[in-house]
Order: sequence, then structure tokens, then C-alpha cells
Amino acid sequence: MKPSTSIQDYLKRIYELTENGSPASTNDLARELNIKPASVTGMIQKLASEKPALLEYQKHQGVTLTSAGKKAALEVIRHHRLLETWLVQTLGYSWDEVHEEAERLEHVISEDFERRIAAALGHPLRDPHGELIPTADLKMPLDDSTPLSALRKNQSGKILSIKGADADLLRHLDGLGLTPNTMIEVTDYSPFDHNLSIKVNKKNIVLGLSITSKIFIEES
Amino acid sequence: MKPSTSIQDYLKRIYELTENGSPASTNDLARELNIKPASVTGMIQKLASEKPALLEYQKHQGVTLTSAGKKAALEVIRHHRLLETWLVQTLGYSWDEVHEEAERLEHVISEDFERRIAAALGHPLRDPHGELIPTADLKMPLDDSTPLSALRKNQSGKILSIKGADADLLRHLDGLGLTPNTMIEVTDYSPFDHNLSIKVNKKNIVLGLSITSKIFIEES
DNA sequence: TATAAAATTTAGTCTTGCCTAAATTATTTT
DNA sequence: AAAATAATTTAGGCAAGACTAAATTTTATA
Ligand SMILES: [Mn+2]
Ligand SMILES: [Mn+2]
Ligand SMILES: [Mn+2]
Ligand SMILES: [Mn+2]
Repeated sequence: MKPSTSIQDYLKRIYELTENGSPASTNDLARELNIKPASVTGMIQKLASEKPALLEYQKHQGVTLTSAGKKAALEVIRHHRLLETWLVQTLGYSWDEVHEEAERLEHVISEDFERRIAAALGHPLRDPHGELIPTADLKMPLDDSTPLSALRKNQSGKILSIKGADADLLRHLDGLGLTPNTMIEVTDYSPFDHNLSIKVNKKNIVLGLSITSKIFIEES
Repeated sequence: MKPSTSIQDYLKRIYELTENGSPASTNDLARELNIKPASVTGMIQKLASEKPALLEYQKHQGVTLTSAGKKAALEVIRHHRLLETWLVQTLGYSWDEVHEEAERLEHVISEDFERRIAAALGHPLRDPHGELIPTADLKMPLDDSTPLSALRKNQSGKILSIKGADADLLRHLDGLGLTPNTMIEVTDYSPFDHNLSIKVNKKNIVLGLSITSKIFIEES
């Protein structure tokens, strides 16, 4: 059976929160889902005790996805990212507008719809934010990108993706020309505040850690 | 507040069932919605007693839409028919495949999405089944079509629309060449069984009432 | 017009998914 | 290591929207 919309959103957030390897905490999930922690506890207990469990859960220790849970999460993420790509390409959405629409559509499109847009788009590898799109057989491609925040003076590369869906940040970056596929070069690093000076399109700008940690680079 | 998916489906069905002027009965609604009559009674009582009532309801007399209810119904119908048109045009769905997909998407697209597909399609007047699409300000255009079942020998015209969403019937009609915009001519009428003999694309076929009552014609 | 059949409503229950308040466990601070 | 704070879980509740079984009302039939 296909998981409910709520469950799909839980699984997707858990996937994202556990990408770093550590379990997702009740509170982090509650914050991401805009649901009270007590409710999250209830749901994760339920998901952990389904016939094929979707989560691995130990009281007070947070949760990780089982392989069944990961598969379900990747299904939703594939829908989301293909939809974003589709909306931008065919309806002229800008990259900061698509997220909310995809957030609702992802739960209701059929597998047939998924196949049709994937084919129409030529089976794209990345969405408009540069995020990798899980394959049709639900594997997440390897990500060889580095956060901009890890680069130092004289290192350079191409922007691959912007993580996190905050529309205001996306519009701000768009204004600075910081979009996927743009070449950048680090011209200076400031310790203590971790500011980076970078050159983009001949212009020099300075970015704080809260921005550089969300921009991912393919080094060159 | 936007009505829930369930409520939207109730309103849409009530709109369709009351197009002939008479109220929609509890049982008819239950059949159309695949919901037990007892549940339908509960829902229509609720909808009839909302702050601005969506339904006019009198016990045992069925329901009709108030103007607020009609507006909400037309919103959903506009979404549905624009979506069907868009899916056929941009993703190559055939006219017998689109209905189910639109049935789910209609509840989750934004008004922005609605505007974008309407514009991309050039503000179409009819969907792939020939059904009229409510306008952006939620008026249903006048329908000047006649059911094929009302035509008699030597009358002719163009197929405007096929009512009812049964995919099997649509595929059958497609096989016979009976699609919107096709010209037809009635060559004979058989009383008692109400069969019509018609000429389409040079071929003669005989159709029963259960089919002719679903095909709508612009007489010529 | 009395009875039978069909349609509709009432009453009570269930599931899903959320909430608040209170209790418990884990983590920091002193 | 105790006390304070933070995180998490438990307990109890609520709203939406469906269901079944039983009661009622309407309509059709004899
Ligand atoms: Mn899929
Ligand atoms: Mn979502
Ligand atoms: Mn629907
Ligand atoms: Mn609309």
C-alpha cells in the first residue's frame, strides 16, 4: 500500500535529516514538519512497528530509515524533483517558486505520470536547484560535490546545487548570479567569521557561512 | 478556507447531478462517490449548515448547491478540465487515460498553476472530452448541444462532447471514430429500442440509447 | 388504503493524524 | 554528583470522514 501524504512527508524529512549518517531526532523532525514533538513520537512509533518496518527506532535515540523506508522516501523525492524540473521547464516557474507546488503534487501523481515527465524531460539528473534526482529504480546517484564553505583561497569550481528550499535565500542568490552551473573562484577566506570572498561573473562578493554552507561545488 | 478534497468531490458530483435542474438524492450521490448513503447524509447535513451554506438541503428531498457551493464546485471542475486538457497536450495522455490523474491533481494545484496552464493552453473552451471549461471568473459557458439520442433520420451535426468518464466507453467510441469534432449523420431511427443508425467517416453503425444519450451534438 | 419495498436518516464506532498537559529520561551546569 | 535544563514520551482528547446496524420516512404495489 502507498503511504499516506503525512507518512510520505515524514519519510522524506527523515531521509534528508539522516543524510549525514546520524539518526534524526524527534525535535528536529518536529521542527522540519511543523508538527509538535509529541505527535512525532506517536507517528515514528507507528512507522517503526509496521509489518515491514519503515523506521529503525530506539526510545530517545532518534530514527533511521530501513531499506523499505528509504525506498518509499526516494520515491517521493524523485516525484518532487522531477516535478520541480517539469514545472520550471514547461510552465515557466522560477526556481524559487516551484517548491511549494511540488510539495503538494508529489503525493498524488501516478507512476505513469512520473514516467511521462521523466521521458519528456530526457531523464534529467538534477532538479532546478541542482539536487540529484533519484533514478527510476530508486537509487540516489553518488554526490561528489563539496560545500562552498570548505573551499579556500584560489580554489575554484562550478556550482552544482543549492540545498534547502528557502525561497527568500534562493531569490537572493539569484540576484547575486549564484545559480547552478555558474563558475566561481574563492579569492579570500576570513577566519573566525568564516566569510569567503568569491569572484562570480567578474564581480567580487563576500558570503557568510550560513550561505556558503548551502552552496555545493564541483571543484576544478 | 479551501474545502477539503472530500468536500470538493461532493460538490463536484452534486453539480453534475443537479445540472438537469432537479436535486441530487442521497443514494445517487452515494453511488457516484462510492460512499455509503449513511455517510453521505452526514456530510450533506454538515455542508448545509456551514456558515455560508454550501448546500440547500431538506430531509428526504435531496440537495442543491447554493451560490457559494456552485462557485466552489466550478473551481474544482475548472481545475479538472484544464488539467485533462494539459495532460493530453503536453504529456501525450489519450483521452481515456486522463480522467483519474486529473481527479487527484484537481485538489492540490494552486491558483497560480491554474493560471499558468490556462495561459499555456491558450485559454481553451473545452476539455479533451469536449466538455465546457468554466471561465476564470467561474461561470459555466452556455451549452447549446443536443444529445445524439434526440436526433432523428436525416439530422446531422458535429460531435461536441462525450459525457461521463467511463474509460471503457471512451476507448470503444475512439475505435468507432466517435470523437469530438467528428461529423455524423443519422440515417435511421428504430422506435422501441431507440437505436440510431448513423454515418461516421463514410461508415454506417448502429448505436443504442446508453451510448447515444452520452454523445452531444451541435446540429447543422 | 394497507403492505411491501426502497430510500433516507439516526446512532454508535473506527481510523488517521494532529493537539495539550503532564511525566519521564537524558544532558548540561554548577 | 546533584540540580537544572532540554528532549522525549505518555496519557487523554479532538476533528474529519468513513462504516454498520437499526430506525424511520417515503414511494410503490396490491
Ligand atoms: Mn514514483
Ligand atoms: Mn509534501
Ligand atoms: Mn477528485
Ligand atoms: Mn482555481
